Order: sequence, then structure tokens, then C-alpha cells
Amino acid sequence: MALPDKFLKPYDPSAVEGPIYKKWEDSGYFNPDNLPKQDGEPFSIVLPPPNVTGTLHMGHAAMLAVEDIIVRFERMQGKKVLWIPGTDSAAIATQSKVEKEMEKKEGLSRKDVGREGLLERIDVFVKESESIILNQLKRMGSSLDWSRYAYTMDPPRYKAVMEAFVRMYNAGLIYRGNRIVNWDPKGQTTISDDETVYEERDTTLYTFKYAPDFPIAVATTRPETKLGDTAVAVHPQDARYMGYIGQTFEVPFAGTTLTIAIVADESVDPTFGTGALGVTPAHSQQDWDIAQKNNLPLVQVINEYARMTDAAGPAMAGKKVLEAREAVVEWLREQGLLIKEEKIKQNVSTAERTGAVIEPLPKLQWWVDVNKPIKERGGKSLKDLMREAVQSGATTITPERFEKIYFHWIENLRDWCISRQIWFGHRIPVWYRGEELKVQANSPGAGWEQDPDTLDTWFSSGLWTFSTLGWPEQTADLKIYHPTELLETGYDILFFWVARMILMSQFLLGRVPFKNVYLHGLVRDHKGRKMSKSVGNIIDPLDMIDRYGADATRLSLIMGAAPGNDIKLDENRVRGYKNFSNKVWNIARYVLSQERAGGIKQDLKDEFDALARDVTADLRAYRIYLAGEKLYHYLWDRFAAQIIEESKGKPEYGGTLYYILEGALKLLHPFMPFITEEIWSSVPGASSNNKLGLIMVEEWPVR
RNA sequence: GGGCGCUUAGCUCAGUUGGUAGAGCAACCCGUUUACACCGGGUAGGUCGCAGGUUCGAGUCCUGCAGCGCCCACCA
Repeated sequence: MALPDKFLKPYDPSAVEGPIYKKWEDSGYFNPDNLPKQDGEPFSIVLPPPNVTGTLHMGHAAMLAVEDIIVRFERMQGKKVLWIPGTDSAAIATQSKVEKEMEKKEGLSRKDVGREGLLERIDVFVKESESIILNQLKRMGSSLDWSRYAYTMDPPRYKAVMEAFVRMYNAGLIYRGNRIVNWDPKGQTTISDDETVYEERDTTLYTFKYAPDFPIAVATTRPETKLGDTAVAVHPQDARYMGYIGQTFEVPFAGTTLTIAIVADESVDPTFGTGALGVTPAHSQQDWDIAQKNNLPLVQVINEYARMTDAAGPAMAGKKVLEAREAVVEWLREQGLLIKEEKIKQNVSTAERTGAVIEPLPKLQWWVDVNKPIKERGGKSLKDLMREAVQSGATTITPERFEKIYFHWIENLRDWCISRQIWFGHRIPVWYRGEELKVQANSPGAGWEQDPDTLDTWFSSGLWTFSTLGWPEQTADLKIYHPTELLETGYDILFFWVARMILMSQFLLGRVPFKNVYLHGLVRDHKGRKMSKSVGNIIDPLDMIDRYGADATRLSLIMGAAPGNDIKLDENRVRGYKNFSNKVWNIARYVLSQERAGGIKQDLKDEFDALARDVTADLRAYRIYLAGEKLYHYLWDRFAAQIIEESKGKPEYGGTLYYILEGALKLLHPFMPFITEEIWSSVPGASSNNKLGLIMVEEWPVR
């Protein structure tokens, strides 16, 4: 047997991966419409669209490895497999990145260039970033159907977003309301509850009285907000304070005058602190609720720039929040009103993107009502629809423990603030003319002004499983491929994305967006730290691919990685799987140097077939890490170390060796697509079901 | 404050429905007789966090405890 020259050298991934990906792409088989077998059942999955803010990291690589393994496995099972690629505009993240660069390089702010100017710059940035990302997706070997590529801001997706907003508005699920929002003073926009993150900080709790003759002391960590107090709330059964309920006091306070009503509210804990709560309706969610119930006036003393307003009085107006805090404390001290200062730890709400401390402010914004009964859905609310999707088993989550987390999140869910004061994103399809308001995608005509705000980026992401298939058009793709079979993503975006997709699909289509959710863990460094630029512990997937090959990189990210568990990655691990690649290469080298002679030994065939069934069952159940390990050990410890050794000098083993090699290459192909394709092209006499002889669409060894 | 997870060989972790403890990396010894030194052969290393319970039998199920981590939450 003449062994091809390439087998005389160790396996060199960098030489073969590019041409092989090209061969796959040219074959057209990434597109299910071109598959050799057209009567298979459909299998669809969307790629969680990477943000167009930068480049792919190891987390993306892990996601791509898992998804490509499943996709290739299903394709070889003869299914009509569709894996849709895409990218996400990531509104806030992208705009702030471009703004930062503009500021740094040109010294310009968004006000200098205006809305149109900024959007043009973002467009240029997005184009560049997009081409880098698409190239990276290909380098990983991802068998994505590029003919169906989608971007959250492209015209079909834009149209879907407008349609979704209008339908939800018409169903009464979207409303405009003045409420306390999470205001990000750095990003200059509102954000949703999920975009905030608590940080524990040391702070001081001040206990004080508003005035010497004021009967009740209260405590606060934010004395500057007390300039906006309009009431003191006490528990209705609290004997100490019952007598004051209903009274109103007018007191001078740090250069202004406060009017404080004493009100009763069940939510006040009489055992905490002084048992009384200074109510600041404009700057606290809880206080806002109390104010609503008791008809208290609202005094906004902090503005969007985290400075004091005129309502805070002439002494304080214009001061930064922290300056005002010191000034108020100083005043209290001077007046002898400060009773106690204690150091405490407090959870401060911060903006996930910018890190700024959230300033709760009352603002007129657009909201999604999650509790309102929906006529078209049998009186169920969005919350009900989200809960039902998983409770009924229509959608399952792997690992299962996340189902509990999901339900718990729904219980705590409040209305979703969807309007953002940034320019990049899907513009809210609402038009104003004087007091009139119209909700529609396009301008109703002259004299109408569109709402200046854009939508939360997760609003559009929520439509992803069906907007990518052509919705709201009733396309063939939508009929065939929705609901999608699987949604594979990191557990960190379960609420942001997975839950929002369920919400949107349940309401707009009346069905779940996917049957299974597979949540992978986060990729961390070898010490378990998050990879980040500032720590300098980032491992670049392209770097690993250059050095060890895409196949080795993929294996390092899925082996021993149970769903939902974080992966600790170090370079040694990738190197180890490079060695395995070479092992596979040499197995092939040896077998291909033998003649395909003699029959197939029954016991060895049975043993291999059992492995194949085992691996198949694991893949069906998404136990990818187990399937991979079994193949690894069979090939190295059993096939190479024992069967091949035993066969040496015995030509009658030839048929058996070929039988195992061919089967093993197929089983291994989803995990290591490049090397298996490369070897397959050199296996003489391998049967083929496609004119190009690609293993990628070969038939899986067992049913 | 509520919930969830983890704790198995020096390190990173498997262990799918309970049936005599596993892998990779690292360490040590030996080996270059033709698939592979990106290799082969071998050695050493664990009371499976602690304490109870169920069982003929528990790393695997139940209870309690400890340490670590994560998520959620309007305690001023």
C-alpha cells in the first residue's frame, strides 16, 4: 500500500485546516437545503450571536466547540441540520466602546458629532469587528450556514423588532410610565434590573433627627437624599410612634425647608434601627411605593448627572452627590442632630457595563408588563407563559438545577424597563405630535416626532430564534425549523437572554423557542479566575489554534467539562490534546500502510460497535464530555496500544483495522473535524454517500 | 436574609440508574528491536470534607455540620 507522503511527517494542523474549511464551505453542506439526504427530520439551533464589540474569547470557543459537536453529530445522523450564524449589535456596549475610542483618539464627545455622526462611526467599527469575528468562527471549524447569516440590526431583524413592539403595545403589554428607574450616571441611560450588579461596600449609617423638636429619629446611608424626604414611615402597630401618625411637621434642614408627614406602613420593620424610615420618594424604589400608597409628594433632589437639583435648596444645588452628603452630615453635626454614626457593610447597586453607582430616579420610560393577564393567551401573564414553558416540559434545561434558578428569577421579576437613552440600537417605534401618540414602525407623516430612545438590546435578542428564520413573514424556514431543537449558551445569560427568548416566543408565536437548553460553564484561568485584560490572564483561542490546532483546542474545552460547571483552562491541557491529534494521525498512518485483507473479527467488531452505541447514547443525552473521553481512551489505550500491537505481522487483521479506523474517524469527526476529514480523504476504498467524499456528511456508524 | 453548587491522587477534574476507587498533567525509574519521543513500559500517590443514617453493599441515596464559590433579594 502506497502511503501518502503527508503521513511521513507529524500532523500539522496549520497546513490543513484552512483548505479543509474551504472544502466544507464550497460543498454547500452547511446549508441543509443542499444535504445529500433531504428527507431527514429537521434539527435547528441558533448561534448565540457574539457582540460586535471585539473579538472572540475562550468562552466563545467553548460554546462553538459544544455546538459544532452536536451539529455535526446530528448531521451525520442524517438530519436536516441548520445552524444559524449571527452577530449582536450589543447597543450599550458598542456605543460606549466607540465613544471611548473617539474621545481618546479625536477628543470628541457624542454631542460634538451628533446622532448621525456617531451612528456612522459605529457602523464603520461594526463592519471591522464583524469581519474579525466571522473569521474566528470559521477558524474554530464551526459548520454554520453562512447563507442565513443575520445581524440584529439588519433590515429583516429591524422589521421583526418593530413588529414585536407594536404587537406587544397593542396587547397592552408595553406601556409608558413614570417610575423609579435604575439610572446609570456614567452611561447616561436607564438600565434594567438585570443589568445591575450588587457590590458590597463599606459605608456609614447615620442616625439623626430632622430638627431638635422632631419626635422621631431615622437612619440613612445617604444623608444627601434626605433633602428630598416628604415623610417618615412607621409600623402602624408601633406603640412608640402611633400617636404621631397623621401629623405633619415643617422643619428647616440644611438650607432648605422640609415638609414631613408621619405615615403608617406595614413594610416598615419596627425592630430595625430606630423603627422609623425617612421616606425619599424620588430616590428609592421602596420609598416610591410607600409614597404611592400614601399620596405623598415627590421631590427630586438629584439629577441625571448625579448632582443636586435646585429643589435641594440654594446651599446644595449643583453639588455632586458625595459633596452634598458631606455637607449635610456637617450641618447635622453642627446642629447637634446627629445621634449616631456606625460603619456598616452595604450592597450598592452598580451598572454592570460602566461600573457606576446606580442612581434611582423617577423617569418617564417604556416598560413591559410581566403581570398583566393576556386575552390572546387565555388570561395568562408573561410571567405565567415563561413559567409554563419549563414547567410543562416543553423546554428542558440542562443541568436541571438551573430550572429552579429560573423559576426563582420569575418569582422576583418586576416590569422590564426597555427604553434606553442611547443612540445606537432599535429606535422605539412611537411617534408624538403634541399630546397625540402613535405606535407604528414608520412616521405617520409631517409634524410627527419619533421617540428619541432606543430599545434594550435584549429586546431584539429575545426574538432571535424566529427573527433569524424570517418572522414576521410566514416563511418555509419558520415552519420547518421553529421551535429550534437546542439552545446552547453560558449560564451567565440565563435571565438576560434565555428567559427573554421564552417570553417573546411564548407571546408572539404561542410556543416555546427551543426544546432544550444546554448551559455551559465559564472558562477561567488555571487558578479559577475570570480571564480579563487587567489581570493579563487571557488565553486567546486563535493563539491556541495557531499553536496546537483547532481540534486540540476544541477538545481542551469540552473534555471533563460537565454542563454548568466552569472550566479551568491552562495551555498544558491544550498541548495534551495536540498529542492526541498526533496519536490519531499515527494510528491512521499505520493502518493505511496495511492491506485491507481478511474478514472482520467478530469479537473486535462487537467491542467497537458497543463503544459506538455508548458514544451515541451519550451524545444524544448531551453528555459530550463523557463521549469524548470514551473515544479518547478507546483509541489510545485499546486500539493503538493493544489491538494494533497484537495485529503486527498478522495480515489477516487488515480488514478489522480498517473497519475500526473508519468507524472511529466517523465517531471522532464531531469532536475533531479537521484531522478526521484530512485522514478520511486518504482512506482508500472508503464508501461514500456524497460525490466529494466528505466525512462531514457520512453516515453515523450506528442508528 | 433566601436559594443553589462544589469539597475524590501534588494540580485540574471524571465517575451517567448504589455493586471491589479513575484519567490528564506533574513526579520517579526504565526504554530510541520500523505507526507515533507530540512515543512506549513501569513505579509511587486517595480513611472520595466531617459526623450520623438507609442498605447485603454508599464517592454515588437521606439528615446535620464545616469550608469555599455562585445566584437572587427595596431592610432604611
